[in-house]
Amino acid sequence: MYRNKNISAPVIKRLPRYYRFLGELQANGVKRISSRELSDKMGFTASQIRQDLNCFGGFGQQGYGYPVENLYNEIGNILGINNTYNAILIGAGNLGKAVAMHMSFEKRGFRLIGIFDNDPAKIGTGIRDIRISDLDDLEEFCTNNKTDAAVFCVPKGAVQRIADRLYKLGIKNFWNFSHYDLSVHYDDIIVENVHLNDSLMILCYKISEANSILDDTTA
Amino acid sequence: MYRNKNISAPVIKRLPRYYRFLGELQANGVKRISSRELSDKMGFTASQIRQDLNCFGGFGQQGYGYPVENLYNEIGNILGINNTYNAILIGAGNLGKAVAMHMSFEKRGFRLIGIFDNDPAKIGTGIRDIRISDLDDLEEFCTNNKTDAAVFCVPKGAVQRIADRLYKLGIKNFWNFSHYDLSVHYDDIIVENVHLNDSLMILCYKISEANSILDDTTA
DNA sequence: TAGATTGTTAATCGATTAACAATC
DNA sequence: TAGATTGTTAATCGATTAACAATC
Repeated sequence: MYRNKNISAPVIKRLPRYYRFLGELQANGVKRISSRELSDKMGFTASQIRQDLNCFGGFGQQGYGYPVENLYNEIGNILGINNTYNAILIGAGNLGKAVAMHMSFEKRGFRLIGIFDNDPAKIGTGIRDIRISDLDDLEEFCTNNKTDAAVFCVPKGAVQRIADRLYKLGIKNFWNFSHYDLSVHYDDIIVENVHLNDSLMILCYKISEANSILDDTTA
Repeated sequence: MYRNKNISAPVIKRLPRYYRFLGELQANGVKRISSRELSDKMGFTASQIRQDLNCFGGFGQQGYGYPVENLYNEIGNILGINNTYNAILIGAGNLGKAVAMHMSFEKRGFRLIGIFDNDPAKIGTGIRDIRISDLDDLEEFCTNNKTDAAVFCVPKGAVQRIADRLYKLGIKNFWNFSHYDLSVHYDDIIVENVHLNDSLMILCYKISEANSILDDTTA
């Protein structure tokens, strides 16, 4: 119903933020909120909030505002968090472990059903209640277990070969923590990247920029 | 020299990607590259690449292209990765541990000089060669050790109080992995957010959207 | 020189903001 | 009803793309 228009990327990126703030409001017992109030809390303009929400239909009511619970649930539906996409994690190193332990996949439309590594010391051990399997068993596992998405927590050099294997298995949705640019190599896949190195460098830039502005002032 | 113009956020976000690709080219012994070739590799338009690079001055040469090594180094300088900003990590849970173990802070303009947690079982143990300190000793540590930035790997509820303490200590640069919106609460701070939950939800949206388009086709 | 490719201006495209009529 | 606030159109702003003169 609300998917008929093509929603632009900037709007989509803001949706989780709306979801987060509305969830908080609901937890605090707030029943309704105006775009103006939400603007104050979130730092988006009221106009943008109204535009954004209207991409998906008229959730609000003139003179009243938006019903918090309803809007919260609707945005959850739009994001698709009521799905249960089966995901596997590739790489049980520090980062992979942290992702497996730390993320509530179930609250975000996913279920983690398998973890793979090629380190014999890790294979057979478990994270949470999930056994770490041999990467060699990837094909067998994915054939026997419907697998919708893969999470990449392996070094850059290992990605391409594994991605090829997954692609052959028909798995084309990726949450990519590696620094390998999947989308450059396949064009009918869905990728969401988490480039931690890039993020840290951007912080470095921002700090350096702020300092250099200060330097200019004193010069 | 190259900081006199105000560089727009979209350009800054692309810089680490340029840096990554140019580093690879250099590693492969490539000496020069045209915006056209870079466009093919990176997926940006050649026009955009020329515009971006020109924000910082004329690195290229007509009829020749861009010298890879020089451009790589220059973008590194622009990003500020030759700095050594002292960073502390707040929170030594799964995510904090992974960030401490996994990230090459030194290659990105930072040095990790301290880790803090309030869990007695963790205090005194170490990650890499860094001792985990009691969160209570934060003020003492930061007074004795110049601290430029803090990495937040603690649950949402714990952030505000710690952020206040850091702010009082004059620490206003944050790499924020928590779901607490720092920038809403302080306006003279620098924050780079890594919202993993948001990222996972966006992947969920993309998958759901792709599926619903398929559904529409069959309907 | 001729060919190639940048630097840079102009044109287009898209996203954000402003304004206001519709309406609860 | 009057006040408030949405839904939505129009205006502005900014980013991307196209084009081409400058120049190596």
